[in-house]
Amino acid sequence: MAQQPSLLPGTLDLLILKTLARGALHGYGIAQFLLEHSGNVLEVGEGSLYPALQRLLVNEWAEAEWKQSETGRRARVYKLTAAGRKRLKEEEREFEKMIGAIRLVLTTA
Amino acid sequence: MAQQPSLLPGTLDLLILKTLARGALHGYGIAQFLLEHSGNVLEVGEGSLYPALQRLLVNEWAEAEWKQSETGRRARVYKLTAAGRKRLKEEEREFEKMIGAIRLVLTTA
DNA sequence: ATTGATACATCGACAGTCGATGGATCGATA
DNA sequence: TATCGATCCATCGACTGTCGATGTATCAAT
Repeated sequence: MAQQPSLLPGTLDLLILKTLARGALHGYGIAQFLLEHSGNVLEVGEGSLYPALQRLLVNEWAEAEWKQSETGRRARVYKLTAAGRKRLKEEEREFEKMIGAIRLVLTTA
Repeated sequence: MAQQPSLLPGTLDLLILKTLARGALHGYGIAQFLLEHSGNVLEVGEGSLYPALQRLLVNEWAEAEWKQSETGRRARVYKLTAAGRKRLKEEEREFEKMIGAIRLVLTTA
Protein backbone atom coordinates (compact mmCIF):
# COMPACT_ATOMS: atom_id res chain seq x y z
CA MET A 1 0.00 0.00 0.00
CA ALA A 2 1.19 3.49 -0.74
CA GLN A 3 1.86 6.02 1.97
CA GLN A 4 -1.37 7.89 1.40
CA PRO A 5 -3.57 5.23 -0.09
CA SER A 6 -6.38 6.74 -2.05
CA LEU A 7 -8.03 3.37 -2.51
CA LEU A 8 -8.84 0.31 -0.49
CA PRO A 9 -6.82 -2.28 -2.39
CA GLY A 10 -9.00 -4.91 -3.94
CA THR A 11 -12.02 -2.69 -4.43
CA LEU A 12 -11.13 -0.96 -7.67
CA ASP A 13 -12.58 -3.60 -9.97
CA LEU A 14 -15.82 -3.45 -8.06
CA LEU A 15 -15.94 0.32 -8.37
CA ILE A 16 -15.28 0.28 -12.09
CA LEU A 17 -17.79 -2.50 -12.65
CA LYS A 18 -20.39 -0.50 -10.76
CA THR A 19 -19.61 2.63 -12.74
CA LEU A 20 -19.92 0.81 -16.05
CA ALA A 21 -23.22 -0.69 -14.96
CA ARG A 22 -24.71 2.78 -15.39
CA GLY A 23 -23.60 2.89 -19.00
CA ALA A 24 -20.59 2.60 -21.27
CA LEU A 25 -17.81 5.02 -20.49
CA HIS A 26 -14.17 5.68 -21.28
CA GLY A 27 -11.31 5.40 -18.84
CA TYR A 28 -10.86 9.04 -18.03
CA GLY A 29 -14.58 9.38 -17.52
CA ILE A 30 -14.60 6.48 -15.07
CA ALA A 31 -11.93 8.12 -12.95
CA GLN A 32 -13.87 11.38 -12.98
CA PHE A 33 -17.10 9.66 -12.08
CA LEU A 34 -15.51 7.92 -9.12
CA LEU A 35 -13.95 11.13 -7.88
CA GLU A 36 -17.16 13.11 -8.16
CA HIS A 37 -19.43 10.44 -6.75
CA SER A 38 -17.26 9.73 -3.74
CA GLY A 39 -17.05 13.20 -2.32
CA ASN A 40 -13.61 13.66 -3.88
CA VAL A 41 -12.19 10.79 -1.86
CA LEU A 42 -11.51 8.15 -4.51
CA GLU A 43 -8.64 9.50 -6.60
CA VAL A 44 -7.90 6.72 -9.04
CA GLY A 45 -4.50 7.23 -10.59
CA GLU A 46 -3.93 6.25 -14.18
CA GLY A 47 -1.38 3.69 -13.08
CA SER A 48 -4.16 1.90 -11.23
CA LEU A 49 -6.98 2.58 -13.64
CA TYR A 50 -5.60 1.22 -16.89
CA PRO A 51 -4.26 -2.04 -15.47
CA ALA A 52 -7.69 -2.54 -13.90
CA LEU A 53 -9.41 -1.96 -17.23
CA GLN A 54 -7.05 -4.49 -18.83
CA ARG A 55 -8.12 -7.00 -16.18
CA LEU A 56 -11.75 -6.44 -17.04
CA LEU A 57 -11.05 -7.03 -20.72
CA VAL A 58 -8.95 -10.14 -20.13
CA ASN A 59 -11.68 -11.65 -17.98
CA GLU A 60 -14.28 -10.55 -20.50
CA TRP A 61 -16.22 -8.62 -17.90
CA ALA A 62 -16.08 -5.66 -20.24
CA GLU A 63 -15.46 -5.02 -23.91
CA ALA A 64 -13.88 -1.96 -25.44
CA GLU A 65 -14.47 0.03 -28.58
CA TRP A 66 -12.64 3.02 -29.99
CA LYS A 67 -14.79 6.02 -30.54
CA GLN A 68 -14.10 9.30 -32.32
CA SER A 69 -15.79 12.46 -31.24
CA GLU A 70 -16.88 14.96 -33.93
CA THR A 71 -13.69 16.90 -33.33
CA GLY A 72 -11.59 13.82 -33.96
CA ARG A 73 -10.68 13.17 -30.34
CA ARG A 74 -10.31 9.44 -29.72
CA ALA A 75 -11.49 7.56 -26.65
CA ARG A 76 -11.76 3.91 -25.76
CA VAL A 77 -15.23 3.20 -24.50
CA TYR A 78 -15.75 0.30 -22.10
CA LYS A 79 -19.01 -1.56 -21.81
CA LEU A 80 -20.06 -4.30 -19.39
CA THR A 81 -20.72 -7.78 -20.72
CA ALA A 82 -23.30 -10.15 -19.26
CA ALA A 83 -20.45 -11.87 -17.42
CA GLY A 84 -19.42 -8.47 -16.12
CA ARG A 85 -22.83 -7.85 -14.62
CA LYS A 86 -22.69 -11.24 -12.96
CA ARG A 87 -19.23 -10.49 -11.66
CA LEU A 88 -20.41 -7.17 -10.29
CA LYS A 89 -23.05 -8.92 -8.22
CA GLU A 90 -20.49 -11.37 -6.91
CA GLU A 91 -18.05 -8.64 -5.99
CA GLU A 92 -20.78 -6.65 -4.27
CA ARG A 93 -21.74 -9.69 -2.22
CA GLU A 94 -18.13 -10.41 -1.34
CA PHE A 95 -17.53 -6.79 -0.40
CA GLU A 96 -20.54 -6.67 1.90
CA LYS A 97 -19.45 -9.91 3.50
CA MET A 98 -15.99 -8.55 4.21
CA ILE A 99 -17.23 -5.21 5.47
CA GLY A 100 -19.75 -6.91 7.68
CA ALA A 101 -17.06 -9.12 9.17
CA ILE A 102 -14.71 -6.20 9.75
CA ARG A 103 -17.47 -4.17 11.29
CA LEU A 104 -18.25 -6.99 13.69
CA VAL A 105 -14.69 -6.83 14.94
CA LEU A 106 -14.56 -3.03 15.05
CA THR A 107 -17.79 -2.71 16.99
CA THR A 108 -17.02 -5.47 19.45
CA ALA A 109 -16.79 -3.53 22.67
CA MET B 1 -5.26 -10.63 -4.24
CA ALA B 2 -5.57 -14.36 -3.88
CA GLN B 3 -8.25 -16.32 -5.65
CA GLN B 4 -10.39 -16.66 -2.56
CA PRO B 5 -9.35 -13.63 -0.59
CA SER B 6 -10.08 -14.07 3.04
CA LEU B 7 -9.12 -10.50 3.82
CA LEU B 8 -9.60 -7.06 2.40
CA PRO B 9 -6.00 -6.08 1.73
CA GLY B 10 -4.96 -3.11 3.79
CA THR B 11 -7.26 -3.81 6.70
CA LEU B 12 -5.24 -6.37 8.61
CA ASP B 13 -3.23 -3.88 10.65
CA LEU B 14 -6.44 -2.18 11.68
CA LEU B 15 -7.98 -5.48 12.73
CA ILE B 16 -4.96 -6.49 14.78
CA LEU B 17 -4.69 -3.06 16.37
CA LYS B 18 -8.35 -3.24 17.35
CA THR B 19 -7.92 -6.73 18.77
CA LEU B 20 -4.96 -5.67 20.85
CA ALA B 21 -6.87 -2.66 22.14
CA ARG B 22 -8.94 -5.13 24.18
CA GLY B 23 -5.83 -6.44 25.88
CA ALA B 24 -2.44 -8.00 25.23
CA LEU B 25 -2.53 -11.20 23.24
CA HIS B 26 -0.25 -13.56 21.34
CA GLY B 27 -0.28 -14.09 17.59
CA TYR B 28 -2.23 -17.28 17.45
CA GLY B 29 -4.79 -15.84 19.81
CA ILE B 30 -5.26 -12.80 17.59
CA ALA B 31 -6.03 -15.00 14.60
CA GLN B 32 -8.51 -16.98 16.65
CA PHE B 33 -10.16 -13.86 17.98
CA LEU B 34 -10.60 -12.43 14.49
CA LEU B 35 -12.06 -15.67 13.21
CA GLU B 36 -14.51 -16.01 16.07
CA HIS B 37 -15.56 -12.38 16.18
CA SER B 38 -16.17 -12.12 12.45
CA GLY B 39 -18.61 -14.95 12.04
CA ASN B 40 -15.83 -17.20 10.76
CA VAL B 41 -15.19 -14.93 7.81
CA LEU B 42 -11.77 -13.49 8.60
CA GLU B 43 -9.31 -16.36 8.26
CA VAL B 44 -5.94 -14.77 8.83
CA GLY B 45 -3.20 -17.05 7.56
CA GLU B 46 0.07 -17.19 9.40
CA GLY B 47 1.86 -15.88 6.34
CA SER B 48 -0.18 -12.69 6.68
CA LEU B 49 -0.33 -12.52 10.46
CA TYR B 50 3.32 -12.62 11.41
CA PRO B 51 4.51 -10.09 8.83
CA ALA B 52 1.75 -7.80 10.08
CA LEU B 53 2.90 -8.21 13.67
CA GLN B 54 6.44 -7.39 12.58
CA ARG B 55 5.12 -4.19 11.01
CA LEU B 56 3.48 -3.22 14.28
CA LEU B 57 6.73 -3.78 16.16
CA VAL B 58 8.85 -1.89 13.64
CA ASN B 59 6.50 1.07 13.81
CA GLU B 60 6.37 0.78 17.57
CA TRP B 61 2.61 0.51 17.58
CA ALA B 62 3.02 -2.61 19.67
CA GLU B 63 5.67 -4.19 21.84
CA ALA B 64 6.25 -7.88 22.41
CA GLU B 65 7.25 -9.98 25.34
CA TRP B 66 7.93 -13.70 25.61
CA LYS B 67 5.79 -15.50 28.10
CA GLN B 68 5.98 -19.03 29.46
CA SER B 69 2.89 -20.88 30.55
CA GLU B 70 3.12 -23.15 33.62
CA THR B 71 3.61 -26.11 31.30
CA GLY B 72 6.58 -24.44 29.66
CA ARG B 73 4.81 -23.51 26.44
CA ARG B 74 6.20 -20.27 25.06
CA ALA B 75 4.22 -17.49 23.43
CA ARG B 76 5.03 -14.00 22.32
CA VAL B 77 2.55 -11.58 23.75
CA TYR B 78 1.85 -8.34 21.91
CA LYS B 79 0.68 -5.19 23.62
CA LEU B 80 -0.38 -1.84 22.19
CA THR B 81 1.75 1.22 22.84
CA ALA B 82 0.37 4.73 23.17
CA ALA B 83 1.39 5.33 19.57
CA GLY B 84 -0.48 2.16 18.67
CA ARG B 85 -3.68 3.47 20.19
CA LYS B 86 -3.26 6.69 18.27
CA ARG B 87 -2.61 4.75 15.11
CA LEU B 88 -5.72 2.66 15.68
CA LYS B 89 -7.86 5.78 15.78
CA GLU B 90 -6.26 7.04 12.59
CA GLU B 91 -6.83 3.77 10.79
CA GLU B 92 -10.41 3.60 11.96
CA ARG B 93 -11.02 7.09 10.63
CA GLU B 94 -9.36 6.29 7.33
CA PHE B 95 -11.30 3.06 7.01
CA GLU B 96 -14.64 4.76 7.61
CA LYS B 97 -13.73 7.43 5.11
CA MET B 98 -12.94 4.84 2.45
CA ILE B 99 -16.00 2.74 3.15
CA GLY B 100 -18.19 5.81 3.09
CA ALA B 101 -16.77 6.83 -0.27
CA ILE B 102 -17.20 3.36 -1.73
CA ARG B 103 -20.72 3.14 -0.40
CA LEU B 104 -21.57 6.43 -2.05
CA VAL B 105 -20.58 4.96 -5.38
CA LEU B 106 -22.27 1.63 -4.79
CA THR B 107 -25.55 3.20 -3.76
CA THR B 108 -25.63 5.76 -6.53
CA ALA B 109 -28.68 4.64 -8.48
C1' DA C 1 2.49 -43.86 17.73
C1' DT C 2 0.12 -40.59 15.26
C1' DT C 3 -2.91 -36.87 14.75
C1' DG C 4 -4.64 -32.28 15.73
C1' DA C 5 -4.41 -28.16 18.19
C1' DT C 6 -1.37 -24.68 19.91
C1' DA C 7 2.48 -21.63 18.99
C1' DC C 8 6.42 -19.44 16.53
C1' DA C 9 8.35 -17.75 11.96
C1' DT C 10 10.08 -17.40 7.08
C1' DC C 11 10.04 -18.04 2.08
C1' DG C 12 8.89 -17.29 -2.72
C1' DA C 13 5.09 -16.34 -5.73
C1' DC C 14 1.79 -13.30 -6.95
C1' DA C 15 -1.36 -9.41 -7.40
C1' DG C 16 -2.54 -4.74 -6.98
C1' DT C 17 -1.51 0.30 -6.28
C1' DC C 18 1.39 4.28 -6.98
C1' DG C 19 4.15 7.86 -9.03
C1' DA C 20 6.61 8.99 -12.98
C1' DT C 21 6.86 9.18 -17.68
C1' DG C 22 5.53 9.59 -22.44
C1' DG C 23 2.46 10.68 -26.23
C1' DA C 24 -1.37 13.27 -28.33
C1' DT C 25 -5.43 16.67 -28.96
C1' DC C 26 -7.96 20.72 -27.80
C1' DG C 27 -9.53 25.26 -25.84
C1' DA C 28 -8.39 29.24 -23.45
C1' DT C 29 -5.44 32.62 -22.00
C1' DA C 30 -1.55 35.41 -21.93
C1' DT D 1 1.68 32.45 -30.98
C1' DA D 2 3.16 30.16 -27.19
C1' DT D 3 2.01 28.00 -23.27
C1' DC D 4 -0.87 25.97 -19.94
C1' DG D 5 -4.45 23.02 -18.21
C1' DA D 6 -7.71 19.68 -19.21
C1' DT D 7 -8.82 15.57 -21.73
C1' DC D 8 -7.42 11.04 -23.27
C1' DC D 9 -4.43 6.84 -23.94
C1' DA D 10 -0.95 3.61 -21.83
C1' DT D 11 3.31 1.53 -19.70
C1' DC D 12 7.09 1.03 -16.38
C1' DG D 13 9.51 -0.05 -12.14
C1' DA D 14 9.12 0.17 -7.24
C1' DC D 15 6.81 -1.23 -3.50
C1' DT D 16 3.62 -3.42 -0.30
C1' DG D 17 0.67 -6.83 1.26
C1' DT D 18 -1.50 -11.49 1.11
C1' DC D 19 -1.17 -16.39 0.38
C1' DG D 20 0.22 -21.16 0.55
C1' DA D 21 3.88 -24.02 1.70
C1' DT D 22 7.28 -25.24 4.75
C1' DG D 23 9.77 -25.87 9.03
C1' DT D 24 10.24 -26.17 14.17
C1' DA D 25 8.38 -27.42 18.66
C1' DT D 26 5.11 -28.66 22.59
C1' DC D 27 1.12 -30.85 24.36
C1' DA D 28 -3.27 -33.63 24.71
C1' DA D 29 -5.92 -37.16 23.09
C1' DT D 30 -6.63 -41.38 20.67
